[in-house]
Amino acid sequence: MPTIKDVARQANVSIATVSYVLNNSGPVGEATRARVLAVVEELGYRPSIIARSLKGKHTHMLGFILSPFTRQPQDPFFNEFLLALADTAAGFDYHVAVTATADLASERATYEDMVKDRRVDGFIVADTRPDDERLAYLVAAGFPFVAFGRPANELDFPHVDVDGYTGVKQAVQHLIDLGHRRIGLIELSPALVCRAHRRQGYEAALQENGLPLRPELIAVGGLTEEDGYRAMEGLLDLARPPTAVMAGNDLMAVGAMNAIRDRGLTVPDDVALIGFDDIPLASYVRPTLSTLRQDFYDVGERLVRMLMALLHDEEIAGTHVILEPTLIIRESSGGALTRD
Amino acid sequence: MPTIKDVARQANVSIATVSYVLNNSGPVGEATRARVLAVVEELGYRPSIIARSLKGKHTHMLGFILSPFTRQPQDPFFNEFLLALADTAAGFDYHVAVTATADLASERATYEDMVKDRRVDGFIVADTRPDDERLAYLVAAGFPFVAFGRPANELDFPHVDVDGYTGVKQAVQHLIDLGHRRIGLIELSPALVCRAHRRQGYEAALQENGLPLRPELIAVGGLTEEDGYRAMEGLLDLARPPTAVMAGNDLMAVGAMNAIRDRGLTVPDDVALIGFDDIPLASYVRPTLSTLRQDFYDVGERLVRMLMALLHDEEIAGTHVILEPTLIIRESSGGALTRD
DNA sequence: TAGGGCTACTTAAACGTTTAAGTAACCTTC
DNA sequence: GAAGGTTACTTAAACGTTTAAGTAGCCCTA
Repeated sequence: MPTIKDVARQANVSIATVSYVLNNSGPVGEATRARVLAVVEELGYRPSIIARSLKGKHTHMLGFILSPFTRQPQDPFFNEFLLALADTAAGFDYHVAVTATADLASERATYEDMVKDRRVDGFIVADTRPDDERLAYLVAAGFPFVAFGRPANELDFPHVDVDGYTGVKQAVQHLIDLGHRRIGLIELSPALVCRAHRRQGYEAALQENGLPLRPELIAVGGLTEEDGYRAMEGLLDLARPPTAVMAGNDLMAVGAMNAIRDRGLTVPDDVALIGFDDIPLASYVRPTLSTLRQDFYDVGERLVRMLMALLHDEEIAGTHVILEPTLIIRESSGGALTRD
Repeated sequence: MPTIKDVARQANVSIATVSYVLNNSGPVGEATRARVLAVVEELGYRPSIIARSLKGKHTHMLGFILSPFTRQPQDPFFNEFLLALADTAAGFDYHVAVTATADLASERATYEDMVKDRRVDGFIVADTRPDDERLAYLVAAGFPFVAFGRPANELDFPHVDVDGYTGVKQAVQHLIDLGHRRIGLIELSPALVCRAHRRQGYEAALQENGLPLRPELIAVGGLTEEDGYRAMEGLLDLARPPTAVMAGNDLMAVGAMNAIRDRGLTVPDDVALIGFDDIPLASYVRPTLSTLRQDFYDVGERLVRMLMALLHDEEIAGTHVILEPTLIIRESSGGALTRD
């Protein structure tokens, strides 16, 4: 591998001149510039990013740490999102370093390691949580990062989030418009900030339509298909089960769908169902799943652009971006009429 | 951020001594060692991996490049595999740099960039292909890498693969044992080396049971649910459609399942179905999908260990590892009896 | 024609490590 | 009691860049 010295020698200039040519950072005569460029081409010279990093204090790496939540292998969120990160970062000549953490306890330490080792220039953090140690640490350390999800407390940082409140409200309104009066909710894990917004959307829709809030119709869920299955079983065990259910995400909606079917009931005739995310599975499953689409790719792309602006001290056009999900009506919500 | 100089000054030794203490690479007295360690602790000093890389010529980074195949966002392979890479690498104090390539044409260039920029110490390459340009380049460049998938030609490199031949043969045998005589095959994309092995397994099972190979029962598939849907429609259009179908992967099997259902037929009564991969979806779908389980996590872990050995010039225990998939019998293959 | 202000360079220090080579002190050993 | 060996260090070069500071030549201006 040729170094800048090889280029300098062959072009009969100093290494400084080569550097100036390559970075357009100093006055260089036309003839010299051409000669240097020719030698660079001839030798196939590439500056070492490592040496460059040592001087420049940046690594051209972005960090993404898989949390025990994000690491749910069956959660396809991660697929599209990571793809967006890698794609967008590549456009800025950045790369994404992915790390995994085994458990919640070691998570904060992993961030600290990456920061102290200066392995990355900034982080993308997914799934903000109430009392989020990672976020608290990064803010305290003054380390650049952007997040998918809003802060839960007084912390402030650039983020992109999807509006779960409006989304769920709209979906529940749709169910009400179809005639449903007993509408259940399978909640997301309480460890996620977005759970609260979705819950509020559910409550708002009921209230605006003068429907009572029945606590027994709200099931603690989680994240996975199994969580949804279990939660739905609980709802079906009620003396008067709901005729429609809003699930915290698609995976749980599919779990709920299986629970309903395994009881000999059908979707949407006995219970209508709406999910959240629009993962590919939503359209593979039969009946196809009505859901709220979150564009994970879009979120990832925006986050990287935001982080790039942050790192290069550029003006950021909006550091608190809220995207609207879109309601996708498929078969599982049905066209049922007045009930209750 | 304190540097080695700060530690040296505070401990009243030279920077070399500090380095020797930290790397256990030189003779240091007990008292001095203790004093240095104390200062390191006190200052919270961490060696800069960048400076270390500049000297040592390695980055402690492993590269994983998403190809246009791997980047199919609906392909959940990538989830678990990447998780395994990140997890295992972390255990060796390595990180995984993920990059995306937009199209096949720029793919080789992306590898070349990473190599020439010395961004990573080695690669993990997924989904080997016939006439694989990436592999040809890496072999020619003498750059360390391991692959998920076997070579298609005379190239030789360390790899882990799942035995598609034995797997498919076993699955087709299972269908034959259930009484099926007209068994279809929906093939994987021809751009994948593993397609050929699976095809051979299919043919071997038929031959061993004295069944004729009917070319019309072999459908060109692809990778996605849509590919499977279309291929199955073609098979159902035949004058005498198959009573059972082996699909190249689970995603296509689900597509086939939907095509069957959309014709008013049922799985497994009209057509029995077996997939390949055992993605989470396989057990969410109804009827649940019989399939061949590939343990992507295991593959990823083995690959990283192999690559670590390669990078550290250690003895590698087997560079050509073939793992057996396990046949998972669920509902979609049914218990049908003699047919045809 | 001396001085100032360009332009087009070069020199050398710096970034934070590792490590080969050097050195001083002490301990053996014959 | 001098040669040789060990131990515990230090010095300084090197890795491949960037960049502040220096310099030499030239043109312009008064």
